[in-house]
Amino acid sequence: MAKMIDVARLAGVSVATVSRVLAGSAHVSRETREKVLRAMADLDYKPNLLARNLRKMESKTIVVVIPDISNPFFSDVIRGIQHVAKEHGYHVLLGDTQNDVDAEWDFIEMIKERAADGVILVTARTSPEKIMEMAQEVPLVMACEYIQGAELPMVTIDNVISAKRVVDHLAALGHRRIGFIAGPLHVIISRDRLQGFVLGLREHGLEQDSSLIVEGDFSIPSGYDQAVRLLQLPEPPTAIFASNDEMAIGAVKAVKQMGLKVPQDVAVVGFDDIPMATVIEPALTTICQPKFEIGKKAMEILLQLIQQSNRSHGHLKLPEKLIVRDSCGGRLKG
Amino acid sequence: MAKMIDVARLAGVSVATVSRVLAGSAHVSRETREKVLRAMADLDYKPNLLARNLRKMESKTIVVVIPDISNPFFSDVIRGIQHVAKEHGYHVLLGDTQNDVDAEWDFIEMIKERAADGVILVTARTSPEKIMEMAQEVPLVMACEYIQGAELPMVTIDNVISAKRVVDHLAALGHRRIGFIAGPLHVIISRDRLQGFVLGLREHGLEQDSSLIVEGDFSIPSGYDQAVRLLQLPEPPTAIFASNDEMAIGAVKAVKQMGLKVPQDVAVVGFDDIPMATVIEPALTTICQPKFEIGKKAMEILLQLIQQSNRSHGHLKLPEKLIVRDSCGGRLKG
DNA sequence: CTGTTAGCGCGTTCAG
DNA sequence: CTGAACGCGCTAACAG
Repeated sequence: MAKMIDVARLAGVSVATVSRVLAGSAHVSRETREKVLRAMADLDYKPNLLARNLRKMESKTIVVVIPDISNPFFSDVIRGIQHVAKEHGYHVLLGDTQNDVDAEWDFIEMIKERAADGVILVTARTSPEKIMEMAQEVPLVMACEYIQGAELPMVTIDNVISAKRVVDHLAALGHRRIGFIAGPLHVIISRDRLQGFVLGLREHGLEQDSSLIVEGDFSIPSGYDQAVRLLQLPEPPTAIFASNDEMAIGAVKAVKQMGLKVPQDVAVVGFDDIPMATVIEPALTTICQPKFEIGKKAMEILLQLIQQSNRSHGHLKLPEKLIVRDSCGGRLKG
Repeated sequence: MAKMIDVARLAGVSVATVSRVLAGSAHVSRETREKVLRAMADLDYKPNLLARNLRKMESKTIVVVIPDISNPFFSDVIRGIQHVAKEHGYHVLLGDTQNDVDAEWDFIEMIKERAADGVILVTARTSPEKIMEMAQEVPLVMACEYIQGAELPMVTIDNVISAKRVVDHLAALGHRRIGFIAGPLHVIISRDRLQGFVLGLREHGLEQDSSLIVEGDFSIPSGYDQAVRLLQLPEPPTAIFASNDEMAIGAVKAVKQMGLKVPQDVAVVGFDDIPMATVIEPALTTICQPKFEIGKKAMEILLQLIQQSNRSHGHLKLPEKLIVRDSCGGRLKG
């Protein structure tokens, strides 16, 4: 493996000059540059990034911490991150925590070991205090998840408004008794979606029956189980709003299993718009998060943080979209 | 950020000693070690991996090259890789090519720049010759995909046998006219599956009608389109075997759309066993690749390659499983 | 425009 | 068991 000094010798110049053409510096004559370029080609020279990184004290790598790589929701976010990372010569290290809090922290600490220049958190099981403290010291951006009132850069949608929009839609279709399957309520975005739901009920003058609000864990089975609970109520809802698509899919299964039809007997709405939402029958009406955009934006902000171009960053909320498909049908009769 | 010399000074020892306790060397008195450990804790010392990597001329990072991170098939493979990578202190860099051949090559070249110690190829659009040549020079393992007759480590299932098993199953259910939706035939595993299909037909004395074999591109829409072609045949098949689950899902949609029922009128079988296979109705009968195991095994072999413990590695074939669900029903009547 | 030189922080000889 | 000193390959001052 040829190194810089080999190139320098072959080209009859100093290592500094080789380094300069590598960096694309203007202070090299065309003639010299070509000599060097030829020598590099002859020797099939590739710069040793290990050495460069040490010298520049950067890794040109960022780590994106996600709770579970199997979850299709995250792939688009990662793609967005990757898109701008690549443009700027950064590599993306995968920080799949498998829902392990300690692993999450390990990845964040990689920055202190200089194994990464920055981190994007797409999960945040670690204590908010620790994260906020860490954010003071290293370039850190949160995406999809956020911390209430924190002073660090966060890119999400407005989960309250989004959930409220679903209720608007359902109310417009004539639904007056709507069941809600919340996500785990220790997660802030779950609470936000619940809040948006309640807000919507209130605004449309719909009844607020606490037995219509149940809590799942974002999994298909939990959606199924909680939907069954709702449907077995003495006065079951005519629509079920699940806090994510997986639970909505479980809910659809439950409805069908009980001999009812979606959307004729029970409308179902999800949240997130994962690929499966279009595969299930009927195709799911849901809220589409701009996942790719969130990733892009998060990475752009991280880049600014790394380059110390310290613009003040706070909570950035990107617009979501309500995707109307078949799972809540037309206007309710009667 | 404290460095080694700071720890050394505080502990009243030399940097060499600090380095030794860091490496867990036995040649340090318990007393000294404790002094050093305490100093490290006091200073919140974290070794600078950039420096260590340069010194040891390794990055402790491997890159896994995948064609598209959005494809759910790959997440389990990655999880398997990650599982053993983590055990051995390696980081996993995501090499998402977005189906771009040049990007594939860029990631492989990272090894020459010492930005990665090895590479696992879960895609191989680049020319086989280039890959084989590269494999001579750097630690490289292929997973899921492979190169015919190559001398490099490859971990896959036996696609021929697997496809044949599907035909066995279908034949046992009484199907005699089976349609086959191949993957893109420039990909070797697509050809293998086709070969297994033909093999199965022959073994069971089923008719080989070339109009029953069509080619898709592994996408849902292509599965839909090709299934329509099959079903519009003068003598349509009673079963459709798609070369992956996405195409099978498309096929199921096509069958339903034409007013037919799965599996009563047309049985459908997929390949891969992605999560969606259980969500669609009816749940898909399919071949389950041991994705996690493939990833694990590939990473284990890569580790051996990196550590130069050069055992001879060739094509390793892991056992697949036929998962019988609802999409091909019971024995065909008549 | 080009060359010389000094580290980046660590691991690893070699002495003692 | 411990310390001194060198160098991994490169970039960035500084000098010319």
